[in-house]
Amino acid sequence: MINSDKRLTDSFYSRSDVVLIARELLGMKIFTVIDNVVTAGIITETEAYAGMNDKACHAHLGRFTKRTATMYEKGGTAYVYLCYGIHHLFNVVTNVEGKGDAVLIRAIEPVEGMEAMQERRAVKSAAIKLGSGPGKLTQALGINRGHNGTDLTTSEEIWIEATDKPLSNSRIVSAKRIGIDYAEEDADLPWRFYIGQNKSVSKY
DNA sequence: GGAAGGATGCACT
DNA sequence: GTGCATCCTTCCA
Repeated sequence: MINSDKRLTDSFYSRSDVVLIARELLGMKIFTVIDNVVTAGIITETEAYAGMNDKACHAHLGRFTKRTATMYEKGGTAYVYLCYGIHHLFNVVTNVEGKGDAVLIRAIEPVEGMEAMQERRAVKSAAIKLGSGPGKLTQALGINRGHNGTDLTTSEEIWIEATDKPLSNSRIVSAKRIGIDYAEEDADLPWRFYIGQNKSVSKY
């Protein structure tokens, strides 16, 4: 296992406050090892989805389908799903089994394996921002639907490490979530968090 | 077997 | 800043 002493464990993911976890994930490093290539990025933007009490959440009102089943796993499980038939979105399940809470990773700042990321992105225009968007970061990191259900506390392919340099609260900005207008009043909850003045956040 | 939807990204003006 | 293509998965009949 790589750098296991810094890897986040059950005691981090299993807490009940998904909003707090979303906030704390900012500044931490997400690692992937895909095809023996190590890539890593600092998490710069997250959103909290609070299970069944949250209209924006796939699991709200206890909706349980094949697609959302992973959200009900225990904290620390990866929930990867396909949006618009094209984009993979990467979530971290939080809380205990059966709750349906999750944190969406919306953006990262690449720190390792830049070449590999660039290759994977292979976008025609000058896409310097490799991870500034939920669909982009999964592609850059090589995450795909096959990683759905991965246990981030034990996997050798994907995991998250605590950061050396904790962020000061003043750099953390909270805002409304994105792209969930259908969620009515819950769309206004300030459950999106990002690192202020960081260029690797999504376009907003 | 068919229809609908979907937590976006990109190209273009 | 704005408009729209997009296409696979999921759900239901």
